[in-house]
Amino acid sequence: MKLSKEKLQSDKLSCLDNTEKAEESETASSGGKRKVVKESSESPDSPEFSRWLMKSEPDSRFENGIDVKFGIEDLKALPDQTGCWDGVRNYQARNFMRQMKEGQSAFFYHSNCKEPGIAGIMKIVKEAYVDHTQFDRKDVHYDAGSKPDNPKWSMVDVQYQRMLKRYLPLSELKKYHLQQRAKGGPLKDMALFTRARLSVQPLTTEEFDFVLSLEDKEPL
DNA sequence: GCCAACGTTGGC
DNA sequence: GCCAACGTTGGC
Repeated sequence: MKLSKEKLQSDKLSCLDNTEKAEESETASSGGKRKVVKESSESPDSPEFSRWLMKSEPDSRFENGIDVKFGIEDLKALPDQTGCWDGVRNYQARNFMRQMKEGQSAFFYHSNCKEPGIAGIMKIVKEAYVDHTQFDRKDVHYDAGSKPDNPKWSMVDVQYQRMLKRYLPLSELKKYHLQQRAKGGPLKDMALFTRARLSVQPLTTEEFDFVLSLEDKEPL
């Protein structure tokens, strides 16, 4: 996953988005089937999430000669501390992004680094629209199978809010998760552990608030 | 529509 | 660098 600065300008052009297209969604994870369904994201009674966790890599890593590094400091450094979350190429992650509403909060999670964990908080400032990198042959996340008249991939814009008072390592969150999986507690079903490889995940408000409360506690 | 092979993610 | 977990692909 990566965000990038160059993308911001083109955002303005894409205001006449594809609200219609964003309404259709391929089925989440059903093994390659690409069914196109008329939307209501999932099942009509699927829980509505309002908090999120989004993963990105803070360290340099080269994919096809391109550095995919994008940590919270990189987001903070962008104009208006705002960037687009492009490059998501997983249907479940994409569908969660399509459920995001302006103003909602998301944790910025640092993955694939020395100490993975939650670094800070950001806010959704623009709801899902076409991820233009899917059409860019030069881009790491170019998708030859996606056509401009029926784009497959979406992204949202996010704005930096703040760092957590202290970095919350995955290892610590995991201790709480294991503890609470046994005895009960807000993190017992946290997607970070039950859906380990998903790069955009929903959190219940209970999960979100509990994680947030940890920044005022001593490391476990 | 099943499922084995394959590829990727990402913690360790 | 290894490899487990798991999503995706494609043959049947």
